[in-house]
Amino acid sequence: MYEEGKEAVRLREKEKLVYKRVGLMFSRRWRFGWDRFTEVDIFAGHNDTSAETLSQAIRAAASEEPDADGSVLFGHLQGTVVGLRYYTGVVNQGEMVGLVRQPQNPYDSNAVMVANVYGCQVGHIKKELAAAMAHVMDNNLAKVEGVVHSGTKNKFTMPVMLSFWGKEENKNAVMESMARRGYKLNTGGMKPLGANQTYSSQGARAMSSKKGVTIALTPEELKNAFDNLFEDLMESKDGEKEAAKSVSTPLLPHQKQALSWMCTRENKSGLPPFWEKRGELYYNSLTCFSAKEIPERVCGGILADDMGLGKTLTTIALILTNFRKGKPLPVETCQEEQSSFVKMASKLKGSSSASDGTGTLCSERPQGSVVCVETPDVVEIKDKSEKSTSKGKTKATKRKASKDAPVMLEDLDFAAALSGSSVDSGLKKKRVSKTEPPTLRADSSISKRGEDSSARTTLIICPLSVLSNWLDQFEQHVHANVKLNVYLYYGSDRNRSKTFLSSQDVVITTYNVLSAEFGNKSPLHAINWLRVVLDEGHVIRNPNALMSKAVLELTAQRRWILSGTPIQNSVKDLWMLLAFLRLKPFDVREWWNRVIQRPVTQGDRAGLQNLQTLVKCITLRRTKSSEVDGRPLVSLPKKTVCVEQVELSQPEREEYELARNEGRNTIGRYVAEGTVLRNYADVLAILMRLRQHCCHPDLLSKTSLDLDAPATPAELRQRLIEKLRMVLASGSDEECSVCLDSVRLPVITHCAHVYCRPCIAQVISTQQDTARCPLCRSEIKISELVEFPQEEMEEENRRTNSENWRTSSKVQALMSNLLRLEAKTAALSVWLSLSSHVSSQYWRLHLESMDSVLCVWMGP
DNA sequence: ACCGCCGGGTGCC
DNA sequence: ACCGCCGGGTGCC
Repeated sequence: MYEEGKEAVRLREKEKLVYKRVGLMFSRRWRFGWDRFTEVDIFAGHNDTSAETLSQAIRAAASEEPDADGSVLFGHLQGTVVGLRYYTGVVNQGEMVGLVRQPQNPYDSNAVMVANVYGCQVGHIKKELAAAMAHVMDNNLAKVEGVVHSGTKNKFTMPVMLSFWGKEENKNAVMESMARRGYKLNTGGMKPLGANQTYSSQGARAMSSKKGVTIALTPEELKNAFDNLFEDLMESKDGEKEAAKSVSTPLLPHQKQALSWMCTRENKSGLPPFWEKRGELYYNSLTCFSAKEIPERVCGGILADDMGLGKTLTTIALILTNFRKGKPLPVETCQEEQSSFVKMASKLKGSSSASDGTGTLCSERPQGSVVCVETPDVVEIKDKSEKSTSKGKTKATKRKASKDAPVMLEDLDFAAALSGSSVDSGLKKKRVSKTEPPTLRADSSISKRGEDSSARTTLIICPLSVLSNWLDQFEQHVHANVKLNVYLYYGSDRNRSKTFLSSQDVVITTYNVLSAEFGNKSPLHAINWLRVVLDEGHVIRNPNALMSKAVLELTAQRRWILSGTPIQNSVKDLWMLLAFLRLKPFDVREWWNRVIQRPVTQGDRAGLQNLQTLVKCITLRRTKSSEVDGRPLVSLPKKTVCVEQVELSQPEREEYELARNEGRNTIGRYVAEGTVLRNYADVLAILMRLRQHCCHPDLLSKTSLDLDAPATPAELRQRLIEKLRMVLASGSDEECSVCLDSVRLPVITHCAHVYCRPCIAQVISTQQDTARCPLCRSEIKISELVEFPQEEMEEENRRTNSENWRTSSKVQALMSNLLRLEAKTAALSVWLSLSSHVSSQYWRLHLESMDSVLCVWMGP
């Protein structure tokens, strides 16, 4: 690669030096990606790996920086990039460059590195200027961005137009600091030379950012634009695709469309948004970056359909239909040992607590909401239906296999509940194997394990609350005689073997498990997944959360985000999604901020247009009111509302009257004081309590409603305990906002937010002296966390034990109606069996037809 | 870099 | 000459 001779040796020595310095820098400052930064990479010159590592490092650095929101432009400065000859990074006319401080540079601790969009180093800022910039950058007074307008072909140095952005209050400090070192920022209206016409040009935007060339959107328009960002995508995406035969549920037309779209997104080789081919090069029209290699395309996207449209089913269909090269997952070519539906799954929290957690449920009658049965050996549950719709060959193989395995017939109701179907669906045969399943399939490409072509597994990550739903849906929508290896990666005895996991068809886990594994020899991060699916993907919108980092570090060929609400608050939420999808170059925060977020928040039309284009390319969204070819997407049966008057029983009536008098007195007091309006929230609370009384008296505690401010610490404590009890009992808010799992060891903060004790303790210890509540930013202390008192806990348990459980008139009326309906409609029975899995601790019924939302704590 | 800078060689014209 | 001048070596931070 290099010529022989003195010059070559000298260059090589220099490069080694550079490598050592860069290495030093990375090893000290950045944790991620270091392992891939090897000597080989840097000597490979244009090698992708070094660039990617740099890119990751820049990304890591950028993510530590505060958001670009609210930044104002301080001014411009013409600077010089030097040392071009030592680096491989090249830039185009008008291209954006990144400026990264290198405090560890042994030659100059003020060094400022210049890198292009892909993170390839272009050069350094000349040292005198770097010294001035270092002060500003290190003290976070300003963020400096650069655009190269000319001299891109230069051998040694090139000019760069720098712009300084930061908080208004830092402006003077920055101007003075730069002036002290002899640099005067240009705040005038002179348009820099060579500025691009698009918004992407730093110079052009800088000039027009306040009020100038572009007509900014009004806040109102901006808000509408956000609201419509996803709504405008509903134009029909062409084509329908039939699901593979292994999918037992027929897809609705809109689901076939979604499947078709998803397959296309996974298989097509087109260029990502804003990339175009220019001669031999690929060119990004927003950043002006170009590359020889075809830009890595995004295999995947965001499925943002409204809830209820079948995102889960469509995803299951995708897994079975689009394996490699557009072919279905090879499930029908059975070999002996792997016939039948193999499923390793066990132990959601509820089941383990209900049955003391051992994995040997097969020998006893299952209790609680056990989703699946695990045995140390092998169990078979009989097929739903003896009449096989699949080929005889499959059936025969399957039979043969089942001879070898111990067979166990399970409780009929239980089996039916598992499948989500009604009782009369018959016996189920299930085969669960604890041994490593054979890895070789009929598909020959699997032989080269470790290469891309060997990836076979889809990893599904979801919140705990929908975990069981995925298992149910797999069982429900996949033909019973199809062998599909679905492994639930959850619970303390989960199989962490890489070989085992990567031989599955599907691995399901939770965000919580994923973060827990992250940085801890995580097998999930060591596997090259065929596909990673983030269910309820909007939960990863905070890029600082460990969970988000864990998700970003997964290796996969295809990536999907399922979410009914992809944007929760602002454009900011989108970044995490794009970063997960690896939509270059926006997966690096800086480019996202520069090209999309800041322009959009400043009301720039072109920026918004770019954002819309971006989102449109990767998202499919339909709502229930969407239409396909003039027909509604889904046709639901008409809703019928039946009002049934239910008489309270005598004891219920007495309790109700008690509460009513109490409430009336309180409100009467407010009226007398003339403070009703000021206390209207309390009035509503009283009314709510009365409605709860009507549903079930146990929804309320025996303690009376005391609306005055707590006078003593003891009173505050009692109040908090009461609130904690309400939260736990209501079932509406049992998730811990830190881990997103069901709350374990619940504690309540003085600001009345409920978390798992370990979770919030962790938060407090990392924030040290001034810890703040993740939900409301109030100051919190370990010593002020309030637990549910043990005796009350026992009291609660006693109250909800089956012997002590009391019903209520309304619950009785509801139950009799439900049972009556269940006999009539299969759909309802499905719903019932699903909701029994919704939560391990509480059975929640949300029925609009009742006076208010009725939350019944029924216990296990 | 068709520069600037450094430092060694050199020294009337 | 403790200078000037010349020309080769050299060159990011």
